[in-house]
Amino acid sequence: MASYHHGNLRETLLAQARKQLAEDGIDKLSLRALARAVGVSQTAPYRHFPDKNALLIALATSGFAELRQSLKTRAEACPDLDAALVEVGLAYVDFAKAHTALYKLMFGPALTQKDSYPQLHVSAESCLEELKALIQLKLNVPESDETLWYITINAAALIKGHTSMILEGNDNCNPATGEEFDLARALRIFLSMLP
Amino acid sequence: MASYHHGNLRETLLAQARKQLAEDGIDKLSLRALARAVGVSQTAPYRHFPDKNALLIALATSGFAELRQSLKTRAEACPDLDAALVEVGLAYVDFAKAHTALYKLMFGPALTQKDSYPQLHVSAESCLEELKALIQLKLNVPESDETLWYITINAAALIKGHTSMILEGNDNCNPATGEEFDLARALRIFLSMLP
DNA sequence: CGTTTGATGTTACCAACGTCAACATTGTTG
DNA sequence: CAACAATGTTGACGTTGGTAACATCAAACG
Repeated sequence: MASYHHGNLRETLLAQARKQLAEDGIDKLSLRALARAVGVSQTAPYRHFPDKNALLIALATSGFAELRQSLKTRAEACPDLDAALVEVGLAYVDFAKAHTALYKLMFGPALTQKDSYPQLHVSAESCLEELKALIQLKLNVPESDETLWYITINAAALIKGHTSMILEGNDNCNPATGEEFDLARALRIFLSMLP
Repeated sequence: MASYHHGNLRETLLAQARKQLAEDGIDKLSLRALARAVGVSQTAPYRHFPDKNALLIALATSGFAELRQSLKTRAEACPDLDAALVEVGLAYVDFAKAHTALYKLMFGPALTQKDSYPQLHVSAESCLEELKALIQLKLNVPESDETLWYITINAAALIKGHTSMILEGNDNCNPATGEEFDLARALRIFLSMLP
């Protein structure tokens, strides 16, 4: 007994989008396919999102929130600061591997006019803040310290770079053992250099 | 006096594609628009590329060749090894900033079935080889050395990570001075840690 | 309790795109 | 010169993002 009004189409669409994103990649993620899967007319999504990009933005924003939450909880489960810092890097990579399509959406060029969505920027930045907070504790400096941001950026770059190479399948494996290279090891060396 | 046959449509298409990619971004890069700009029918490109993806692959492949060439020449102009290694990082970032859309095409999800184009993989890998060769000279180890590849991967990750953050406009600027963070500085520190 | 109104969903439609099949034109080669 | 392969054109199909006009419902208000 389908009622004319869906009830919470917006959330349903986002959930289905996540599903299709994970299953079939971003190419197959069309508003029409989404509407079809949810059992609603082709143009119904436009009552909840001004255009496709807005839907993707919402998806990415929630992705950043999830990422931040994952970084936070995994860092908090660590016995000490150094372990937490390493763990943040591993959690980041794990997120990218577990939700590859979403990760690429979050950082890739599928989103346009990001500047028009300040909430997206805030969500993204909050992930960096998570890392920055840990490094601040490690360095024991005020938040305005000049090198704090610099070190944060470099740590983030190292993590993001490794993530990129892993996702690109860029032979980031030990040619001898075939194992994926140890980001944890690199991060520990990075930490050992901090004052 | 337009002759029926274009002559070298393939090259013209690629050149025009580069142009439109730089000017209007990848969204506006359609086969039809390309054909229109070149003054040829909509389906003419299919005589030279089996599908759009193949055109993009060719574009990306030439992009990797250019990138490699740039890394090489700029490194060779350096007085010593350390300077060359830093320069490679800067050249990489410069390429990404100068040809942003192309760079995103090369590494982004616009390309599909990369595995079906071994030439693309070779081109991409040759860029890494450029970096690896320098690091090998620096370390003075045989090419099969276990840590050589590890260090190369980490250097590449650092460079790629910085590039990502720059392209994302990720506040990778000194909050005090407003200047972009110094990748060169990070690379010099990286180098100072090598044995 | 009936009406009005705003939110939500539907139908019909448009332009653009990637792609294919069938056909036209050309340069080359036997 | 004739046959052929390469190249370019025409026309069409199905899909997509998006708009406009209309339909339906629920809640606010008299």
